[in-house]
Amino acid sequence: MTDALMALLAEPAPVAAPGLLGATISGKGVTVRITEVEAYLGAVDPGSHGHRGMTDRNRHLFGAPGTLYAYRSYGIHTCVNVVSGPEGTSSGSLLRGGEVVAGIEVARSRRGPSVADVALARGPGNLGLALGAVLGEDDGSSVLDGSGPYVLTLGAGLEARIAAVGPVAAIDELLDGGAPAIGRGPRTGVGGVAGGAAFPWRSWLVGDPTVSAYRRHKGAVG
DNA sequence: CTTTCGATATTCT
DNA sequence: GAATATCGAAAGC
Repeated sequence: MTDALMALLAEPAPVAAPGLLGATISGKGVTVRITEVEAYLGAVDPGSHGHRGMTDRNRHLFGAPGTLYAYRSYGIHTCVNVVSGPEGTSSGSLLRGGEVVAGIEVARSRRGPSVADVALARGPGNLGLALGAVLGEDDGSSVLDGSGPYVLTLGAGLEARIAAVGPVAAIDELLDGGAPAIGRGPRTGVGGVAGGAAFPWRSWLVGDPTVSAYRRHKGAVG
Protein backbone atom coordinates (compact mmCIF):
# COMPACT_ATOMS: atom_id res chain seq x y z
CA MET A 1 0.00 0.00 0.00
CA THR A 2 1.25 3.48 -0.83
CA ASP A 3 0.13 7.03 -0.02
CA ALA A 4 -0.40 7.66 -3.74
CA LEU A 5 -2.79 4.71 -4.01
CA MET A 6 -4.70 5.92 -0.94
CA ALA A 7 -4.93 9.42 -2.46
CA LEU A 8 -6.23 8.06 -5.77
CA LEU A 9 -8.87 5.87 -4.10
CA ALA A 10 -10.05 8.80 -1.98
CA GLU A 11 -11.49 10.21 -5.24
CA PRO A 12 -14.88 9.03 -6.58
CA ALA A 13 -14.82 6.42 -9.35
CA PRO A 14 -15.13 8.73 -12.41
CA VAL A 15 -11.80 10.28 -11.35
CA ALA A 16 -10.12 7.21 -9.89
CA ALA A 17 -11.03 4.69 -12.61
CA PRO A 18 -8.61 5.93 -15.33
CA GLY A 19 -5.85 5.79 -12.72
CA LEU A 20 -6.35 2.04 -12.43
CA LEU A 21 -5.29 1.59 -16.07
CA GLY A 22 -1.80 0.14 -16.04
CA ALA A 23 -2.09 -0.84 -12.37
CA THR A 24 -1.83 -4.51 -11.42
CA ILE A 25 -4.05 -6.66 -9.22
CA SER A 26 -2.31 -9.72 -7.84
CA GLY A 27 -3.53 -12.74 -5.90
CA LYS A 28 -4.42 -16.44 -5.97
CA GLY A 29 -1.43 -17.17 -8.21
CA VAL A 30 -2.26 -14.62 -10.93
CA THR A 31 -1.22 -11.03 -11.66
CA VAL A 32 -3.33 -8.94 -14.08
CA ARG A 33 -2.36 -5.56 -15.57
CA ILE A 34 -5.60 -3.59 -15.87
CA THR A 35 -6.38 -2.23 -19.36
CA GLU A 36 -10.11 -1.44 -19.24
CA VAL A 37 -12.39 -0.09 -16.49
CA GLU A 38 -15.84 1.47 -15.98
CA ALA A 39 -16.84 3.94 -13.25
CA TYR A 40 -20.15 3.80 -11.31
CA LEU A 41 -21.21 6.59 -8.99
CA GLY A 42 -23.83 5.63 -6.44
CA ALA A 43 -27.02 7.58 -5.95
CA VAL A 44 -26.56 10.08 -8.82
CA ASP A 45 -25.82 7.38 -11.42
CA PRO A 46 -28.87 5.44 -12.72
CA GLY A 47 -26.55 2.68 -13.94
CA SER A 48 -24.99 2.01 -10.55
CA HIS A 49 -25.94 -0.89 -8.33
CA GLY A 50 -25.92 1.64 -5.48
CA HIS A 51 -28.49 3.91 -7.13
CA ARG A 52 -31.46 2.50 -5.21
CA GLY A 53 -29.73 2.08 -1.87
CA MET A 54 -28.05 -0.75 -0.06
CA THR A 55 -29.10 -4.37 -0.46
CA ASP A 56 -27.58 -7.57 0.83
CA ARG A 57 -25.89 -8.06 -2.55
CA ASN A 58 -24.30 -4.62 -3.03
CA ARG A 59 -23.50 -3.68 0.58
CA HIS A 60 -19.73 -3.87 0.09
CA LEU A 61 -19.96 -1.24 -2.67
CA PHE A 62 -20.74 1.17 0.19
CA GLY A 63 -17.55 0.22 2.03
CA ALA A 64 -14.27 2.02 2.57
CA PRO A 65 -11.94 2.93 -0.34
CA GLY A 66 -9.94 -0.10 -1.44
CA THR A 67 -12.72 -2.57 -0.68
CA LEU A 68 -13.25 -5.25 -3.31
CA TYR A 69 -16.89 -5.52 -4.46
CA ALA A 70 -17.72 -8.74 -6.32
CA TYR A 71 -21.16 -9.50 -7.70
CA ARG A 72 -22.91 -12.16 -9.79
CA SER A 73 -23.73 -10.86 -13.27
CA TYR A 74 -26.64 -12.28 -15.25
CA GLY A 75 -26.75 -15.08 -12.70
CA ILE A 76 -23.57 -16.61 -14.11
CA HIS A 77 -20.43 -14.47 -14.11
CA THR A 78 -18.46 -13.02 -11.19
CA CYS A 79 -17.38 -9.41 -11.78
CA VAL A 80 -14.90 -7.41 -9.67
CA ASN A 81 -14.97 -3.72 -8.62
CA VAL A 82 -12.58 -1.58 -6.58
CA VAL A 83 -14.45 0.80 -4.24
CA SER A 84 -13.23 4.43 -4.08
CA GLY A 85 -14.48 7.79 -2.82
CA PRO A 86 -15.94 8.56 0.62
CA GLU A 87 -17.27 5.55 2.55
CA GLY A 88 -21.02 5.17 2.12
CA THR A 89 -21.27 6.70 -1.38
CA SER A 90 -21.28 3.36 -3.30
CA SER A 91 -18.73 4.53 -5.88
CA GLY A 92 -16.77 1.80 -7.63
CA SER A 93 -14.65 0.98 -10.67
CA LEU A 94 -15.54 -2.22 -12.54
CA LEU A 95 -12.45 -4.07 -13.81
CA ARG A 96 -13.45 -4.97 -17.37
CA GLY A 97 -10.25 -6.20 -18.98
CA GLY A 98 -6.58 -6.88 -18.39
CA GLU A 99 -3.41 -8.64 -19.44
CA VAL A 100 -2.30 -11.66 -17.42
CA VAL A 101 1.36 -10.81 -16.72
CA ALA A 102 2.09 -13.62 -14.24
CA GLY A 103 0.45 -16.98 -13.57
CA ILE A 104 -0.74 -17.56 -17.13
CA GLU A 105 -0.96 -21.31 -16.53
CA VAL A 106 -3.08 -20.77 -13.40
CA ALA A 107 -5.41 -18.44 -15.30
CA ARG A 108 -5.67 -20.90 -18.17
CA SER A 109 -6.54 -23.73 -15.80
CA ARG A 110 -9.56 -21.64 -14.71
CA ARG A 111 -10.56 -20.44 -18.20
CA GLY A 112 -9.89 -23.51 -20.32
CA PRO A 113 -6.99 -24.89 -22.40
CA SER A 114 -7.96 -23.34 -25.74
CA VAL A 115 -8.25 -19.70 -24.58
CA ALA A 116 -5.68 -17.33 -26.16
CA ASP A 117 -3.37 -15.41 -23.82
CA VAL A 118 -4.91 -12.02 -24.67
CA ALA A 119 -8.43 -13.37 -23.98
CA LEU A 120 -7.72 -14.85 -20.54
CA ALA A 121 -8.92 -11.70 -18.70
CA ARG A 122 -10.73 -9.85 -21.52
CA GLY A 123 -14.25 -8.90 -20.38
CA PRO A 124 -15.41 -8.51 -16.75
CA GLY A 125 -16.77 -12.03 -16.36
CA ASN A 126 -13.61 -13.53 -17.81
CA LEU A 127 -11.38 -11.32 -15.67
CA GLY A 128 -13.21 -12.40 -12.52
CA LEU A 129 -12.85 -16.03 -13.51
CA ALA A 130 -9.15 -15.67 -14.39
CA LEU A 131 -8.50 -14.13 -10.95
CA GLY A 132 -10.43 -16.95 -9.29
CA ALA A 133 -12.73 -14.48 -7.50
CA VAL A 134 -15.37 -16.17 -5.31
CA LEU A 135 -18.36 -14.23 -3.99
CA GLY A 136 -18.61 -15.41 -0.41
CA GLU A 137 -14.85 -15.49 0.10
CA ASP A 138 -13.61 -12.30 -1.63
CA ASP A 139 -16.54 -9.84 -1.67
CA GLY A 140 -15.76 -7.13 0.89
CA SER A 141 -12.05 -7.91 1.27
CA SER A 142 -9.38 -5.18 1.05
CA VAL A 143 -7.00 -4.79 -1.90
CA LEU A 144 -4.76 -2.37 0.02
CA ASP A 145 -3.01 -4.05 2.92
CA GLY A 146 -2.68 -7.74 2.13
CA SER A 147 -5.44 -8.70 4.57
CA GLY A 148 -7.44 -10.08 1.62
CA PRO A 149 -6.54 -12.42 -1.26
CA TYR A 150 -5.69 -9.60 -3.71
CA VAL A 151 -3.34 -6.61 -3.67
CA LEU A 152 -3.61 -3.59 -5.99
CA THR A 153 -0.40 -1.84 -7.12
CA LEU A 154 -0.30 1.42 -9.10
CA GLY A 155 1.89 1.87 -12.16
CA ALA A 156 5.21 3.47 -11.17
CA GLY A 157 4.78 6.49 -13.45
CA LEU A 158 1.35 7.42 -12.15
CA GLU A 159 2.38 6.83 -8.54
CA ALA A 160 5.18 9.40 -8.97
CA ARG A 161 2.85 11.96 -10.57
CA ILE A 162 0.24 11.56 -7.83
CA ALA A 163 2.94 12.09 -5.21
CA ALA A 164 4.08 15.23 -7.07
CA VAL A 165 0.84 17.00 -8.08
CA GLY A 166 -2.01 15.07 -6.43
CA PRO A 167 -4.52 12.59 -7.88
CA VAL A 168 -6.84 14.97 -9.76
CA ALA A 169 -4.04 16.77 -11.63
CA ALA A 170 -2.25 13.47 -12.31
CA ILE A 171 -5.40 11.99 -13.89
CA ASP A 172 -5.88 15.18 -15.95
CA GLU A 173 -2.38 14.71 -17.33
CA LEU A 174 -3.15 11.10 -18.22
CA LEU A 175 -6.37 11.92 -20.07
CA ASP A 176 -4.82 14.92 -21.80
CA GLY A 177 -2.00 13.42 -23.80
CA GLY A 178 -0.53 10.59 -21.77
CA ALA A 179 1.10 7.60 -23.44
CA PRO A 180 -0.35 5.17 -24.18
CA ALA A 181 -3.51 7.11 -25.04
CA ILE A 182 -6.60 6.55 -22.91
CA GLY A 183 -9.94 6.20 -24.68
CA ARG A 184 -13.20 7.25 -23.02
CA GLY A 185 -16.75 6.41 -24.04
CA PRO A 186 -20.18 5.05 -23.01
CA ARG A 187 -20.30 2.06 -20.68
CA THR A 188 -20.85 -1.41 -22.11
CA GLY A 189 -24.17 -3.19 -21.67
CA VAL A 190 -25.77 -0.39 -19.62
CA GLY A 191 -29.38 0.56 -20.48
CA GLY A 192 -31.15 3.93 -20.68
CA VAL A 193 -29.42 7.31 -20.37
CA ALA A 194 -26.83 5.73 -18.04
CA GLY A 195 -25.46 3.82 -21.06
CA GLY A 196 -25.32 6.91 -23.30
CA ALA A 197 -22.92 9.74 -23.97
CA ALA A 198 -24.04 11.53 -20.78
CA PHE A 199 -22.02 8.98 -18.76
CA PRO A 200 -18.75 8.47 -20.72
CA TRP A 201 -17.23 6.49 -17.88
CA ARG A 202 -15.64 3.56 -19.69
CA SER A 203 -11.87 4.06 -19.94
CA TRP A 204 -9.37 1.87 -21.76
CA LEU A 205 -5.78 1.76 -23.08
CA VAL A 206 -6.10 2.51 -26.80
CA GLY A 207 -4.85 -0.30 -29.02
CA ASP A 208 -4.39 -2.88 -26.27
CA PRO A 209 -5.54 -6.35 -27.44
CA THR A 210 -6.87 -7.26 -23.98
CA VAL A 211 -9.59 -4.57 -24.11
CA SER A 212 -13.01 -6.16 -24.63
CA ALA A 213 -15.21 -5.39 -27.65
CA TYR A 214 -17.83 -2.71 -27.01
CA ARG A 215 -21.38 -4.04 -27.07
CA ARG A 216 -24.17 -1.52 -26.91
CA HIS A 217 -27.18 -2.31 -24.71
CA LYS A 218 -30.53 -2.65 -26.53
CA GLY A 219 -32.04 0.18 -24.51
CA ALA A 220 -29.03 2.52 -24.36
CA VAL A 221 -29.85 6.14 -25.16
CA GLY A 222 -27.29 8.32 -26.93
C1' DC B 1 -20.15 -7.96 -40.74
C1' DT B 2 -24.59 -8.09 -37.50
C1' DT B 3 -28.30 -10.15 -34.72
C1' DT B 4 -30.14 -13.75 -31.71
C1' DC B 5 -30.26 -16.88 -28.12
C1' DG B 6 -29.51 -19.68 -23.81
C1' DA B 7 -27.63 -20.05 -19.08
C1' DT B 8 -29.70 -18.02 -14.53
C1' DA B 9 -29.12 -15.03 -9.33
C1' DT B 10 -30.72 -10.92 -7.73
C1' DT B 11 -33.68 -7.18 -7.76
C1' DC B 12 -37.65 -4.46 -9.05
C1' DT B 13 -42.47 -4.02 -10.76
C1' DG C 1 -42.99 -11.71 -14.56
C1' DA C 2 -39.24 -8.66 -16.48
C1' DA C 3 -34.75 -6.72 -16.53
C1' DT C 4 -29.88 -6.99 -15.86
C1' DA C 5 -22.60 -3.58 -15.24
C1' DT C 6 -22.09 -11.06 -19.68
C1' DC C 7 -20.29 -14.68 -22.83
C1' DG C 8 -19.85 -17.66 -26.60
C1' DA C 9 -21.83 -20.03 -30.18
C1' DA C 10 -24.83 -20.06 -34.07
C1' DA C 11 -27.38 -18.13 -37.77
C1' DG C 12 -28.41 -14.51 -41.08
C1' DC C 13 -27.02 -10.73 -44.28
